[in-house]
Amino acid sequence: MKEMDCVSFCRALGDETRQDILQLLQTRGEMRVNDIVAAFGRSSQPTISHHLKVLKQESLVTSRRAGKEILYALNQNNVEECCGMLWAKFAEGKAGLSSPANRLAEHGPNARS
Amino acid sequence: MKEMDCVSFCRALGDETRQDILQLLQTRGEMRVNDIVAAFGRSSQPTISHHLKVLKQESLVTSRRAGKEILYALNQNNVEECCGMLWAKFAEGKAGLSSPANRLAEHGPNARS
DNA sequence: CAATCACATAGAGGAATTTCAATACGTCGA
DNA sequence: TCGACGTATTGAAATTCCTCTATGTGATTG
Repeated sequence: MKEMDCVSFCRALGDETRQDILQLLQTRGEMRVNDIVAAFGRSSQPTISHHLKVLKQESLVTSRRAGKEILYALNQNNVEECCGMLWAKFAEGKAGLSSPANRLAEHGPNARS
Repeated sequence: MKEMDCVSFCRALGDETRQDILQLLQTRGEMRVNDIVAAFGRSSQPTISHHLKVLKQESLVTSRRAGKEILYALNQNNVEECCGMLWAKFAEGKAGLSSPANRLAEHGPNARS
């Protein structure tokens, strides 16, 4: 399961196409490479394949062979763990002012806008 | 307050020196540029200045003039908001399996290891 | 005002990244 | 086994990024 590194995680997310791939896999579930390519239309198959490789190196996606095809899926657990790592690194500075849970409520994902 | 973009936020964090600067500012609070340079020892002053510019463009740090010096500080609110944005984008996929709050408890910042 | 201090900006070299066309590899069906 | 299909890899061009030295800018001091 690859050692986790905030920097390389962010680097992997620092590309629009890769973020779009992750989001696509999140909403559609397991997908074939060609279907991902088709869903974008803007990038060649080798380009998508390269991005998938980067994402896989960070364990953000998984892949399995199914006959001729290879199916990619979001590695939800690891994605969430990495996001949590980021949060832990940069958002738990002023402990005592508010608990992490409180800060999540204030600025986090389920904050009431 | 700059429009927020997951990709450029991650790109800003996709560099070790920049992550180190943020962490330094988090633990030490407001700092002069030269003190940041000194704290690293490994990077030139213009290099640090460049990274600070990148971080400021993403509103991850603030700066104010104090005489000859310029003081940089972590923009805690925005950092947390961006982390929350990331979480919201990639960690709230399978709604229904567990609530966002539950997933935070399972994999999030304050998860028991 | 001149010198100095603290920092920003300009410019350049080199490394890394993104992307594509071409090609190689692995699998299945005939 | 041969051809076709789906995907990975290679190699190269274009762009972006990181870092440095050199220099510019703004503020203080003498």
